[in-house]
Amino acid sequence: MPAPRTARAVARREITAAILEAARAELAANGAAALSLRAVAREVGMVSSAVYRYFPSRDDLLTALIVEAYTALGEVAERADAKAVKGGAGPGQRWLATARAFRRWAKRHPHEFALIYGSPVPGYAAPQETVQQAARVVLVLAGILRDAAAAGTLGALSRPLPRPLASADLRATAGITDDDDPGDLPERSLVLMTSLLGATTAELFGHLVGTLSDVDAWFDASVTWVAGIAGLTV
Amino acid sequence: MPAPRTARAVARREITAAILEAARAELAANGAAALSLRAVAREVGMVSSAVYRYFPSRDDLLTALIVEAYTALGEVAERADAKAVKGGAGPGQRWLATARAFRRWAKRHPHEFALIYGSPVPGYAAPQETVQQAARVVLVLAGILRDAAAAGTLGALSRPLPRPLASADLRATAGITDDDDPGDLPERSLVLMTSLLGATTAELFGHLVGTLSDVDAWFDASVTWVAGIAGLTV
DNA sequence: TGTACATCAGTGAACGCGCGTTCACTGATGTAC
DNA sequence: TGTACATCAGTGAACGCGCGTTCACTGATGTAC
Repeated sequence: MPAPRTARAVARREITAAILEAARAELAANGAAALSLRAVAREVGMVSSAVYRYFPSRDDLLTALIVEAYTALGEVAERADAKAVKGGAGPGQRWLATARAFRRWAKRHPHEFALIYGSPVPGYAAPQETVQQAARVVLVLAGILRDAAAAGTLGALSRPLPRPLASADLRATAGITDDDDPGDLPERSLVLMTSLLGATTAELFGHLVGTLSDVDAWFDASVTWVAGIAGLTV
Repeated sequence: MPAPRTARAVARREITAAILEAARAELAANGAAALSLRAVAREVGMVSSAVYRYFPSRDDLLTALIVEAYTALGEVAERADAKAVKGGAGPGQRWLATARAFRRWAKRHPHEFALIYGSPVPGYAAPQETVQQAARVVLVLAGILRDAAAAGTLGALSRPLPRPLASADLRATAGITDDDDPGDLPERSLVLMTSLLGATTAELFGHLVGTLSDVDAWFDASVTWVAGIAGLTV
């Protein structure tokens, strides 16, 4: 993003940011369903039609928020893993740290989480733009498994895969080569990802209400158990 | 439900059923967000205000659909498990059969699935009425684990729980007694449940698009791996 | 069996609301000469 | 440095839409005597 020179460009950047911030606030307060262009415009203090100078439609505004949410969560996961690595943690501890950070972010941003991992918004098709950011969390998990494999500490599966199931696309994106792959790293990454998603979704969407006396401890236990199926030792 | 005697009572039953069916169709076609009393009334062929003779508000109609969805899914899970039992399947196979049935139902009823396991509807609080039906699936899973424990085939956990985390409520509902419980059956049941939920959610909400060449096979592998962490052998 | 009254189902109009989006406009900012 | 024109941001009014819910009403069904 080149530094804006003219007054107009400066204003455009600032107002775009103000609109996004208002939208973020609206989303955090009332959820995606209640997010309307008019409400955002009201909060920014401009007339609703003026927003169209910045976002061509409500869907584009929504897309921007989705990308923001994926980006924020991706960064959180990457930072948590990097910090664990810096602290000398092994793959199992890295997975635990990443999973905890994922959950923490989700609990702090429930509406953002629901926006990206909840029910698809009807009539809304995620543009390619979001896919790249959406992949970041699972790439962190794949990286952990890759490192474990490279270090030779990755356990065998209770039952091996009959054949590779991941698309070439995923293997390439995850940077998995024949060298460090026992043949099922992408599949293991996805199991970690979906288990993490399931535990977090269940908690946030209210499916654990009344079932557990200590959700924190259960989450940790769950993540630890799940580590085992991917061959990680916590 | 006593047999209706008067013409009025007969009509009331039939029309209530017709409204629910129209609502179900509307939900299946366009999702919960698009489900409006007026649309339902239109489909049934009556004026919108007439629906108020049957459901006091839109939320009550929504609640009825939620209960229906939980009930349908609960029945599907129970039937799948019962059928596996009848076929002489052990706990591991019963879990696999139940998980597959869960996924199949979800894929056939994506909007119903999203209604109960997707983003919470803002401003809507699930009444007690739904809770009982909602518990059925996890109770099936708990039952499988209970039988495995009773048969002595339940494996030990890679890492035991530090202390029980389930509420007394859950233990009681799941019919788990000190006899057949190694001390962590409810917690294991919830891990099965959330993993299953995560895999299904990820697939249905589009988070696996482009990552797998064969989602069916991956789901089976995932479920099989997850079985191991709960101590089941598939 | 017949009559008088009470209950209920469905109608049609209306209320007030908020939404996304368009459009002609005014005035400020930027640019080319 | 100054002028003439082009670009852009924001305004305010309007369009058409669908929503949940209320209300007074008509006519049919049910019930008590």
